[in-house]
Parts: sequence; C-alpha cells; structure tokens
Amino acid sequence: MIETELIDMQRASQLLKLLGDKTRLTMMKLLQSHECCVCEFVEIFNMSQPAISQHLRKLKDIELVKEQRKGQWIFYSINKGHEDYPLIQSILGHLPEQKDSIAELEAQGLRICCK
Amino acid sequence: MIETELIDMQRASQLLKLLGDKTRLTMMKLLQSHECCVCEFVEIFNMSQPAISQHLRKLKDIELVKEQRKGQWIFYSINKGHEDYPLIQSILGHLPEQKDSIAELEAQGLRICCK
DNA sequence: TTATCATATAATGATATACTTATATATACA
DNA sequence: TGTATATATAAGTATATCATTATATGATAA
Repeated sequence: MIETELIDMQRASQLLKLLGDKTRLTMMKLLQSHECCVCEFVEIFNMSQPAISQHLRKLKDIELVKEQRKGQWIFYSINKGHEDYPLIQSILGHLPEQKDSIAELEAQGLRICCK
Repeated sequence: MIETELIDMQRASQLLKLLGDKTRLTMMKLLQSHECCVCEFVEIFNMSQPAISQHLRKLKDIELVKEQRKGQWIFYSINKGHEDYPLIQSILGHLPEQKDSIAELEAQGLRICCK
C-alpha cells in the first residue's frame, strides 16, 4: 500500500462528525479554493452571523481552518498543514465545486476584496 | 482532474455524519476486510445488542452495508456497489486496520464461522 | 471621542442522537 | 411442539447539536 498517514479512530470520527454538517462541509469545500470572510458566508448560506461564527469556531477549534484579520474583516482559510489534511483533501475531492455561490456573491457586489 | 464521481453536498454530509461516530466508523473499517454478525460486534464493542443493532440499521438504511442471514445469524458486509463507495473507500484507507479486535475474538473462541 | 461595521460569545430552546430496558420475531434444536 | 439463541423494534431518557436572540469586543471612519 502507498504510504498514507493513518489516523486514530477517535480523531477520525470527530473530524468526520464535524464535516457531517452540510454548512461546514460546504464551507470547507469553498475554502479549498477561496479565502472567505464571515460576512460572505452569511450571504452564501443565508444564515445568521452568529450561526456562521459558531460553525467557523468548531472548524477552528480542531485547526481545520485558520483565521487572519484584514482590517475590519476576518478571513478564514483552510489549514493545509493540518496533520489530517490528506484525508480532508481526499474527501473534498469527491465533492462538486461551489463556484455558483462565489459567482453569485460577485454578481451582487458582495465579494470582499482586501488589498 | 482524474475522473471522480461527484457527490451531492446533501448526501455527502449525511454520509459523513453517519461515519462521524466512532462505533459506526470502526464497524465500516472492520467490514471492509471481514463479514461480521451482530453478536461479534456486541463482543468487539462491548456494547448492548440493541445499540449495535441500531447502528447497523442506520448503516443499512443508506445501504452502506448489506445483510445476509446464515442460519441463526445475520451477517453484515460492506456494500461495495454503493454509488458513494469510492468516497467511503478513500476515507477508510486513512484509518488503521482493526486486526486486534478480530484476533481477540478468535482468541476467545467467539468468532462465528458459518460453513 | 462617538457611531458604525464586522465578528465573537453567552444564554436559551427545539430537535437529533445514542444509549437504556422491555418486548417481539425468527431460527435452531431437543 | 417448547425452549434457547440471535436479532430487531419500541419506548423512554440523557446529552449533544444547531439554530435563535441578546450582548460584548474590536477596528474604522466621521
């Protein structure tokens, strides 16, 4: 078998449980190709700001995502250095791109750009 | 990108939620290499028979596993024909083999064999 | 400063989840 | 038959989860 990092069952199931929520799973897929800030997610998922914040908190707690403040916004990005990132990546690879939601954001002029 | 079946986000998250339980995830990993019957799982997980039965029910409901009666026992096996099996397989590939639990069963003479 | 915008946290409530115990069903065997 | 064994289902309960509303924090801009 090709060399693959094996993951403790306890940690694997915890990780899958976190991804087993449509909102968080979609967030991860989106973050794989775009950094996003909280207010963008609020638009995309049409969900309250605290709800989004709490989902991101869970992803951050196990370090699946990183945050970086840029002015008044906080941008989230995927943590590609995570020990379990190979697993994450192979899961996300089976999911459809979420281009539409980003495109829609841009069409509405709601995409946040920080230079 | 290599041709990969893409999975609807709704179904993917539902699937990951089911795997996001240590017992069910371990069951799937075990089933990948061995058929098992309910009473074996009861021993392996040291859990009540109804609890095991209910976990298997959930896996069966979305057709991740198949059941086959052999005499008084009902054996469960992984459904390799499942539309999402490629995803399942890549997840399970990141998990450690569960040889010990089967070996322990055999040592205790609790492994069920049906000829 | 003070007001505003973006985000986080706290408290709460509804629903989902994973057990438990009790009971039903189905096969095997004496 | 009748009893034992394997499994499934039902009902109940404790806890977890995911949303909501209200409030706090922190940065920017007037």
